[in-house]
Amino acid sequence: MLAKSLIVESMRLGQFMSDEISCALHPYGLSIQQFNVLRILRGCQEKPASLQYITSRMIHKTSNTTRIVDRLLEKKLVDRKPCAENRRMVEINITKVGLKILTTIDPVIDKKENEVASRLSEKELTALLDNYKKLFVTL
Amino acid sequence: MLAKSLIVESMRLGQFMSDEISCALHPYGLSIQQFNVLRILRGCQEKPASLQYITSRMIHKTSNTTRIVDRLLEKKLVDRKPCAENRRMVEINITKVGLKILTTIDPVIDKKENEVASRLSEKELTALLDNYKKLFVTL
DNA sequence: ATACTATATTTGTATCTACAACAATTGTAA
DNA sequence: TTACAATTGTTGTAGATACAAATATAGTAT
Repeated sequence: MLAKSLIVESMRLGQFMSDEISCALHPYGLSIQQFNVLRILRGCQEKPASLQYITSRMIHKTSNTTRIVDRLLEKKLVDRKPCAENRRMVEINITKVGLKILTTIDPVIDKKENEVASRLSEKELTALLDNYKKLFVTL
Repeated sequence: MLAKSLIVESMRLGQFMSDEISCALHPYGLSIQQFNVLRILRGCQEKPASLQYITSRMIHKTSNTTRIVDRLLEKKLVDRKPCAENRRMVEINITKVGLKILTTIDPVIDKKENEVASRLSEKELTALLDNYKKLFVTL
């Protein structure tokens, strides 16, 4: 039964990938979630991000973004201030220190990504990502 | 760059699969890790399992098996007793209640597995699992 | 026997996930 | 305006991950 292994093997692979990244981030004192939030913030430097915007981009939709941002604040990698137009919202920005640490980490992650992807041919990689899309369909 | 999406998409898929199972287990009050430990224990009923054996079979190798087993003990789904031959070890067995709850859950998980796998053809599924194996190579 | 090393598990701590409840603000409708 | 619902974040709690240190037992070498 191939069906029986699909879910568990997909989980194993996800965990394996997550471990690869976590390991690469370890020297920089960042968790994978903190790193993701930083990259999301870098991706929208023009306009500040709300917590809800960050959450929508995260892998774990039920993560508690408030507390992940709390830890980035302690490290002074992000800024947080109330939004003037809508006082329910907060505006979060990446700091210069935050950008700098990302710049340092970028090549490490790129290398890891290429290393992992190189285990498949271009064709296999395309087919794999294509199959991912089919599996993702939510009913 | 396809390489760049491989890691993050693999993580997303793993999370998606994990959510599917967690959701199915929710009515039974079991976490996915507790469920995994129960299934590992069912798989070796003939001889009791040590904590280290259970850990070696788990998806998250750094899980704290002691504390997951603690929770299964509270629910009386497993037994734990010191091993007479080697007093460093503990012997863990699934109880009848544990076996019964697994029997109840089995069809739910089977259904979910088939439902997810049905989104791919037999051929695609084989290719996917084959590519997983290639990616898993640890250097 | 003593010391040293390895094995097996437990305990501790910080972070995170998952889920629910709460609080504050905003929007809407009577 | 007042009441009610929706939106946005924060806080609380249980369980789990990740990593390190501590404890206890077993095996080995001198």
